[in-house]
Amino acid sequence: MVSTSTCFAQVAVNIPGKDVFDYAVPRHLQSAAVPGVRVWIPFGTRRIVGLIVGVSDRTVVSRCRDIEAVIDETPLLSPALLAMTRWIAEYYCCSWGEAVEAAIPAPLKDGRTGLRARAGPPLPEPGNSRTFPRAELSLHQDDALAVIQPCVQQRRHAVFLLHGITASGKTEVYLQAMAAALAQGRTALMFVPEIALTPQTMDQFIARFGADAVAVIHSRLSAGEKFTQWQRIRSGQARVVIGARSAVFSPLERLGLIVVDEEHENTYKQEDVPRYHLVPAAIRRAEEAAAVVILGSATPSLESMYAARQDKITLIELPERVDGRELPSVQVIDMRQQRRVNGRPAIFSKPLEDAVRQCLGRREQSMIFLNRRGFATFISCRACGHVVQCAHCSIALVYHAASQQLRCHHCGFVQEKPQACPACAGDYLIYQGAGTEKVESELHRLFPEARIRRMDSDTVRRKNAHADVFYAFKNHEIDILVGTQMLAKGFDIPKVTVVGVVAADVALNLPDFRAAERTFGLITQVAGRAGRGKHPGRVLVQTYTPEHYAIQCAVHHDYAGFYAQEMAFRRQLLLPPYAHLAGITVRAKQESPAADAARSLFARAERCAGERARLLGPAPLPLVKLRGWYRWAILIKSERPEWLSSIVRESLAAWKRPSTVKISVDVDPLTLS
DNA sequence: AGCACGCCGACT
DNA sequence: GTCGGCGTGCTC
Repeated sequence: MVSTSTCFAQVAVNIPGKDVFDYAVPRHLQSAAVPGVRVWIPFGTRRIVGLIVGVSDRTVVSRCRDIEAVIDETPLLSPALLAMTRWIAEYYCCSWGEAVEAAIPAPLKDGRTGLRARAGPPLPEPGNSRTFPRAELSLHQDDALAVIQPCVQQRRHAVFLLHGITASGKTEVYLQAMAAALAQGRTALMFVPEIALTPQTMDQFIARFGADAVAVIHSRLSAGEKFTQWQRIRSGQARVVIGARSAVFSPLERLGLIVVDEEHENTYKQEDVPRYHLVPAAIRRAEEAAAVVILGSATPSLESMYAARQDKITLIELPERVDGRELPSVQVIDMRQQRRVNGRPAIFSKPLEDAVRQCLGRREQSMIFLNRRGFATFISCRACGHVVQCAHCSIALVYHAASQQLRCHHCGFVQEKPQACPACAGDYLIYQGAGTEKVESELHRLFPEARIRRMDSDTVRRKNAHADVFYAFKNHEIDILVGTQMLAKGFDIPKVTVVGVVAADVALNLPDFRAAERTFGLITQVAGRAGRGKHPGRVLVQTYTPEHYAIQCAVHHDYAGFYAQEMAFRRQLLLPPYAHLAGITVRAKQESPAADAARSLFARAERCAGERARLLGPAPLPLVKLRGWYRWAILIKSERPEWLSSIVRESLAAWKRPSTVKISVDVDPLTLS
């Protein structure tokens, strides 16, 4: 077809590899075809939806096809959000289209042209500002706001790291900083690691700003709910957005403040493409809008604290709990010294059992943590030692007593409980390694009169299950709550005076350079659940490695000590935050093609890197087989993060990928597995 | 990522 | 003979 148009559009398409494709814009679409709108385009033999990211009067492509139709009346993505998706694509090594895909509101995906948004009423001008009530402030909270609020008021971009111990009143600082932004006629964005897990956060924000002003964005909303929230934001009605990671793309105008609560949390890194981290993305968005960023945590990530020590961001400390409450006393229990039952260590040490019993006697509540679901974490044969493994992954299956099934926690594979050893047909199978189900049954045995509930991802599948358990616990309809780390987030319950950590070293023994950081954070977070009311809290941490600095520093509430020791370790191995990493994973259905491809790509990448980076590997990942794929990894380390993506791109461009092999890239990975 | 094209085994 | 398995390569 001969095009009569003189105008071309660059269209981002959700395919890996290539960034944008040029299309001719027919004359009748020229006024509608602006950056940020979706379009129907012919693509090969298909007809797909793309997003216009730029327009031009020229192209280098010899035979452009025509855009067929423009879907949106107004751009879905503002120029600022488009720029952010481009930055994500470049930094995190994906195509622009893949980054755009993440930014388009889910209910508008796939060209559902029936859904259209109209521009809403304008935001109130600064003069119309409301004032909000101000839960009086501690001296430290006052100091924090004295630094933050002027920046908000003067619309001056700044990034603050709010390092506040648990129950130090970080949320009140967020609320008042937000009130200052709203008073300027500006809007605010608040991130929580998993909003569905924090019913309290919503309550607090709605109580302060009113239900009309607050919108929520998270993955458990239905498509209709998401669309309603998105429209409320876009129309300007909702001026405070509370959301999970993806809310970084929400269409707020006049952004004045971004808060990232629990900034150290892993959930802020997206696991699949585009593999972006919220914190750098949020900072980028704030820079562009001249907004203020508050990164809040009781256990800041080493990256953020290092940035603060380098004076790249401003550190603010809240070193005391509000109302003069004490931090809970933490006791380490060396499980090597504890009683054994039938030759195996007991799940509960005597001190933990006693503490829970006394707590019940005082009509107070306790929380018991174990970061492993299921009943038994592996099953082995007493005769031959065989461990029952997943058919698709190189890992042991976990026995779940409720369903009487063996399950793989990585791929979801399920099989019935075997009657005999699959290897030698021996009929004596030993169920080993306790999970939350086992802990729950042990609690029932020890405290038959107590009201006990378990909360982990197995029991909170149902939509409101998490909130139901939360409020039941808050109303003291439950005496002992046992569960995984999901209990560590957002539980602020005054009657909780005893917290037990069943096995503190579970996370510590993972083959991962962040294992110590995670363990320190988890113990600190979990311990912070105790003693938030009038009565002092008591925390008992069971471990086989009581001398480890991650545990010792957590027990002594010593963030600075942990930071110093962990940073020494990172410096020695040139690991983040001293260097940036990019991981390339090579996977194949058979192991040798994966290994061979990893070796040849490694050689290529080494030549590309030159002096710019150091390479590690190639090596099989600790869980070498996952979901039926064998996985080998290459790690690139560089002090200059911008070099990583160029090295990766150059290496992949200059390398012939065998067809049976798949490649994925993770820049600034949180784990190496 | 789709989707079509293309070249080798078990069926009407 | 051909239906269909998944390897290979392209999409402005």
